[in-house]
Amino acid sequence: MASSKKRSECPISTSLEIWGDKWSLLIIRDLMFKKQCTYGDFLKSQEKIATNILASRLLVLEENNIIVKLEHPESKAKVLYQLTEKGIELFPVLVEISLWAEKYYDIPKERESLIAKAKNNKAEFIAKGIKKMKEGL
Amino acid sequence: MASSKKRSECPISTSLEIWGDKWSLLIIRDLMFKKQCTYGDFLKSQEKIATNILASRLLVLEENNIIVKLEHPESKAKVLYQLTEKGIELFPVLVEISLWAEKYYDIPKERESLIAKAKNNKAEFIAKGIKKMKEGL
DNA sequence: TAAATTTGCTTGCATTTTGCAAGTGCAAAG
DNA sequence: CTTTGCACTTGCAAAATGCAAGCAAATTTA
Repeated sequence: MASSKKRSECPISTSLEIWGDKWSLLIIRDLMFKKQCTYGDFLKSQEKIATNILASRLLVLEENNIIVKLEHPESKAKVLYQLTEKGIELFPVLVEISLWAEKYYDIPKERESLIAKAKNNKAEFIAKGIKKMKEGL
Repeated sequence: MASSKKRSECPISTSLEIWGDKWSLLIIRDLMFKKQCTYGDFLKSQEKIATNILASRLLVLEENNIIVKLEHPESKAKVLYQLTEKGIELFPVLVEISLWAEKYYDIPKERESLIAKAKNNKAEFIAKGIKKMKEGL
């Protein structure tokens, strides 16, 4: 369950060892779009992550200080997951991935305007996005 | 061996289905640093990818037009792998990953000056990097 | 207040992917 | 014409994934 020794000191390798799989960045994506999510919210996402995988990924992200668990204001039965600053700082990575995908694949119409904004002034789009997310901390 | 149906239309999900694993971006990283690599070159990388995994990842990257195989000018026994334009366009993603990692982890000294350049003027660093790589196409 | 439901997981198990070691076939060098 | 190098492939054990069911605590409903 604990992370084993690093493959190398390469920053890309280090990063991939934490969130380099098919699911982690989707969890982070959900948190960027929705700010706060319950366990059930993640399960509702289109990609249909299996519940045990979700639990294991949330644990790894939490262990690596990318997300935190907060108590839900309305109910003790619910849990809120939120990005930390370290998680928020992954925003530029997700933006670049989106822009790459937009060049080579079809993008859902609902996402187009956002991508257009990001393309139009990338630096500002990223700075504003991060700023807004950090206000919620 | 062929890719199954997409989980969703989300550009991030689409991207992760191609190269969202612990190895693919390291292959792409090697090609960005070294422009061209033989099969053996990849195996020599610090992270020690298993040879069967390497073969399977190279195939997926090739099928998705991110890399191409070229014949080696000196020998038919060797193969050269090279990034396509689509692969080169992943450079911004790798830069952002590196910059994120640099904020939260120790970076090898040899990589520091490059990261410093990227931080200093990100847009220019990326543009120049892409331009240079595209000259080799 | 007892029963039913919701929520956040855990467990068991079959399938798939990974990792390691050894092997294979073709090309080139000795 | 035999040995070495290179690009993979194969076999198998171990780990990760995916699916369905289960479960305890909290909350809602009756």
